[in-house]
This record gives sequence, structure tokens and C-alpha cells, in this order.
Amino acid sequence: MNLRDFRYLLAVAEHRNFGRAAEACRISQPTLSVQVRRLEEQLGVALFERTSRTVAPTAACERLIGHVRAAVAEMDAILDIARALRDPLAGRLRLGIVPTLAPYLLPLVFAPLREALPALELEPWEDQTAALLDRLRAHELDAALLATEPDGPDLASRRLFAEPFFAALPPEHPLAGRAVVAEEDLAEDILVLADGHCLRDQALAACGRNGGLGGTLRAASLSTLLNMVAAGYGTTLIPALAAGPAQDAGIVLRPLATRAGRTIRIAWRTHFPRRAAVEAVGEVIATRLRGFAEGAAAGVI
Amino acid sequence: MNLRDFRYLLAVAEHRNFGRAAEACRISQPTLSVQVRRLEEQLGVALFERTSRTVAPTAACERLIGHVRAAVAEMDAILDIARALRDPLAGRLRLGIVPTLAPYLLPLVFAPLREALPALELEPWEDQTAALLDRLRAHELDAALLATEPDGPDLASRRLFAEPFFAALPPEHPLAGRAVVAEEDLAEDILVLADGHCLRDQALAACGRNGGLGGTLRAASLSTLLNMVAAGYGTTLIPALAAGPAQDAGIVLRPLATRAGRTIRIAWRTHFPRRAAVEAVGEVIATRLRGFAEGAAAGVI
DNA sequence: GGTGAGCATAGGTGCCGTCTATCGCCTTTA
DNA sequence: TAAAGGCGATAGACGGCACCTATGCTCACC
Repeated sequence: MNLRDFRYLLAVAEHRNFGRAAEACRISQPTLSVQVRRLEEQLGVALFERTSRTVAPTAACERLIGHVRAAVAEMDAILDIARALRDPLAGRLRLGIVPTLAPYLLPLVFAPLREALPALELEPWEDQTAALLDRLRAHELDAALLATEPDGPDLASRRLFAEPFFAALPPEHPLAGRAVVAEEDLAEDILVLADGHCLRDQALAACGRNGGLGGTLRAASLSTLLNMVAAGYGTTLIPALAAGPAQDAGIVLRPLATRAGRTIRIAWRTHFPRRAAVEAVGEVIATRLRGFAEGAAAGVI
Repeated sequence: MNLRDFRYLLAVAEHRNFGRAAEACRISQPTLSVQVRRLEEQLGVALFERTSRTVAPTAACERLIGHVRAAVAEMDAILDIARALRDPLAGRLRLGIVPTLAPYLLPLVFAPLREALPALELEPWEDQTAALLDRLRAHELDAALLATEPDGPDLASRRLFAEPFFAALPPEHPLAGRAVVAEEDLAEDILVLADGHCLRDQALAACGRNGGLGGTLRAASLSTLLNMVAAGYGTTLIPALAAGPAQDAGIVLRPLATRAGRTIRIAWRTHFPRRAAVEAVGEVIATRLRGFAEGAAAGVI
């Protein structure tokens, strides 16, 4: 049973004339006659009483026509909504971001994203990598900004930009006098984030250590970590985007000898249908951060 | 765009598995896959995110599914109502009846009609022949009980029963002594109904007169006419079904020499789709009145 | 690395929605 | 009273689509 037939029925009921109704429906009069007849057979009810001169809706037709109108209206609503949903660059996009990136990246890219993708309603969601991947796989996120490359065939990702690490030192720290810091030298009194932060593992790896920090304090956030370094509790590695706040806190930053860093990627489910939106978001971010790694490496004191 | 595809969509959204959804829809899995794909193309929106293992509704699907449910519900309502309307012997039937017949026939046939056609909601409408025919042609009535045969190709009718006329006389009237009355003898002091009543013309015709009654009083109803005869104002012809009330009023009835009478017919629009209901009503009435003419002619005093 | 679950694709078939041409009925008009 | 015209139904042809079975492809699991 086709919605089209309902439109035909409404047209005949309105015009009370098959020829004009057919014209309104942009079909031939015989087609309309046949289709209405078929509909009557399918419903098992005569809808119109025809003579060679007149067409009159039957009582059954009057009884049904309200529901027919409602069904057609729902159909039109569906088509309207679908039309509005058609643009993959419009609508909500739930974007996961790791906590060591979110507070520093979002201020940079929010305005460009709004400008480039005005119809996209970006919903940032801050959480650690593992949680983001879980939510991504559970369809609770549409994409995620990560510092690692997700594995498994169900997820895909695209590199956005490289973010170098800096040695973060209290001003009075012995290493603060050097122009470049060797990662191994930091290892002694390095402070790291709590378990689960990707930056924790990456910082330890850069220093040649694989965990096992004994009683060393683990910060819950990069912001906490910076405050602890500023207070002279130790040293750490911070990603380049956090350089500004770190310096504001009075921390001395020095480039690393190996130019170690992390790569920021945007990840999505392989089969996510609005891949175009993800790509567009990635493109805006990559463009905004183009040349950032080099500039950061060279520009810091 | 087919309602069937919406049912498919709902099935996939419910089962989250094409195979089981196809089973629920009683179609093959490939058919369901193709149809859902087609629907997505028609709407221009991805409805499901598929992997080789999982099926998940997209945000667009969630947005649309309420309206889809509503459309399907309307469709089901239409089918349900149509099913209920399918029986031509059920539902309202507006039946016109001429005033000289209605009060005497209805008490006889109401119970048999109720029993034979319990689902039929008979709506009697009492009016004169011309008005009934107008309303019938205007679709304001579905059928009519008349004492004449309607003409024109747009109306059809069926004979139901013959109703003899009787001479109605005041007890003291000279003709009351005869066993049989010749119509011409009534013509002198005959009382007739007002213009528009078919019985008026038929009574006059039976007496060999074509109207032109001068100042003779014209009654608005048969009941009034009977009271006037009972009061001795004159004579009249009454149809056999009115015999009971006439005798109750103290009127003397005598058969007519020519056995004149009228034929009661049921009429309907030629193209009226519930002809079965009209025929059924006619059949019940004809059955109830079978042999009535002979019985009436013989049974009256 | 084989097996099985599950969605997609391919190819064939019959129905159905559409068209144009024409019929049949009835009303209007010359 | 016959011709013309309006209107719905019917006939026949054709293309598309919904459906089927068979098979391919991907991925998880053992």
C-alpha cells in the first residue's frame, strides 16, 4: 500500500473530478482511475460513488479521510526532516577529546570550526583515551581527538598535527640553565599524570622509563601537574599547546634533545556514515595547527 | 515511497539485525537489505550504521523514527477502519420514507430488520416523494421507500409489495352499508391530503379525478385525514397498512371494486456502492409483507 | 586458519504503475 | 433529434521495482 495512492485519494476527494485531480497529481486520468480503483479493492471499501458526470465521496471515505490526511502529513514531515538531515555537515557531532588536549586546543579551534561549519553542532566530551574509544565503539561519540592511533578494523583515524613535548622546569631547577634538555636528565625527578592518561605513558617512554615510579605523586590533570612543577616539586614533560599556561605559571620550558612529541589524530568508526563531517572537522583543525610543531619548537624561549 | 519500507525500517531498528528483521517481515534478508538501502537513498539520509557484525540506528534514524511510527500507526488505523467498513450490511443507512407509509410500515418491519441486519444502523427520514428524491440524488439519503417508480437513469428501484386502497367511510355514511364500494361513488365527498403527497394524486386518480377539488379541505397528514373522516366530514381512500388505526378511530373500511392500490418500492442511486444493504433491507420488508395485499383485501370487514 | 554469523551483491522473474488510445454514458446544444 | 463534448472506464504496451535464490565478503571466535 503506497502513500502515493493516499495522495490520489485526497486529490479526488478535493476536486471531485478525476481529470482535474489527475492533473493536480501530474498523472493521466486513466492512471488515477486505475489507482483509486486498486486502492478501493485493497481496502475492500468503495471510496467514491461515480457516475459519468459526478464523483462523490462515500461515507466510508469520509470516515477514513482524516486518517489518510494524518498519514500523508506524517509522510511529509518525514520527508521534510530527512531533507534537513541530508547535509552531513549539519547537526550534532559528539567529539571526544583527551584531557591533556581539550583545554588547550579547543580555544584555538572553536572559532574556525564555527566559521567553517556553521551548521555543525559540536559537542565536546572530555575523557581519557580508553573511555573515549569505548564510547566511540558504543556509538556514544561520533569521533575523538586522540594522541594515539587506535587499532582494530572498526576504527579509522587521520593524523592532524604533531605536538612536540617540552621539558617543564621550576625556574630554580639546575636544568633550567640549559638551552636544550636531554630527556634522560628529567627522569630523576619527573612528575607524571595519573594512570590512564596517554600523556603519562608517552612522557615516561620519552624519558626511557616504562612506569614503576615508586611513590612518585601522580597528578589528576595537566593543570595540577603544572602547579606542582611551578611549586618546585619536580619536573615534567608538557605538550606544546600547554606552553602558554605553563609559562604563565612561571615555569621554564626547554626543548628536548630528541624533539620528542606526540601526534594528534582524529578517530572515527570505519562505518560512521557522516564521515564527511569528521573529515571536515579534522581539516579545520589541521589547517589551524599547520606549521605549529615547527613554530612551537623554534618559538619557545 | 511505500509504507512497507517504513515497516522494514522499524523492524531493523527493533531487531538490530537484518536477518531476524527480515524474518519478522516475512521477506528474505537480501530483499530487506536492498529495500532499506533504497529508502536511505530516497531520503538522502543514512538510517543505519552497519558493520559485518552489527547494525546501529543513526542519529537521523532516531530523529525520524517517531514520525515513521506515527505514519505506520495511521496506516494501521486506516486498515482497521476499512476492515470494519468492509461489510456493506454494517453501518449507517439513511432511508427515506413517504409520510403515508412511515408510521404504519415501520412498526411492522423494525424488529425483523434489527434481527436480520443487526449491524445496520437504519436512520429513517420521513418526507414527501419529491423531497426524498432530491435528498437521494444529493447523497443525503441512501435509499427511499416510495409509492411511485422514480424515473431517470440515475435512480433504480425494486418492487417490495402491493398495498391495496380501502374506502374509508364514516359509520353513518350511505356507502357504509355496501360490501364493496365503487371508486366513482367516493368522488363526491372525498377528502384528500395536501399537495405533494403521492397518495393525494393516487387517490384522486383512482376515483377518476385529476385534481381540481375546488374548496375541498386538504389534510396535512393521513392521521388528520382519518380524524376528519371519523368526524363525518367526508370519505377518503386509505392504504391498507393504515387500516388498523382507521378502524380504531371508528371508521368503516370497504374494499374497492377495482382493487385499486399502490405499489411500494425501495429506490436507490444506480451507482450507490452499498446496494447490497439496500437489497437486504428491501428483502426483509418484502418478506414481512408477503401475501399482505391478498390478506388485507380478504381480511378486512 | 577454519568456521560460522551476518550484511551486500548479482541475476532472474513477475507484478504494478504509468502511458496513449479508445470506449461508453450522459448532458448539452444546434 | 442528432451531433458535440465532458467525463470516467477499459485495453494494451512498457519500464521499473520488489522479490527471490545463490553467492561473495568481512570479521569474530575457536
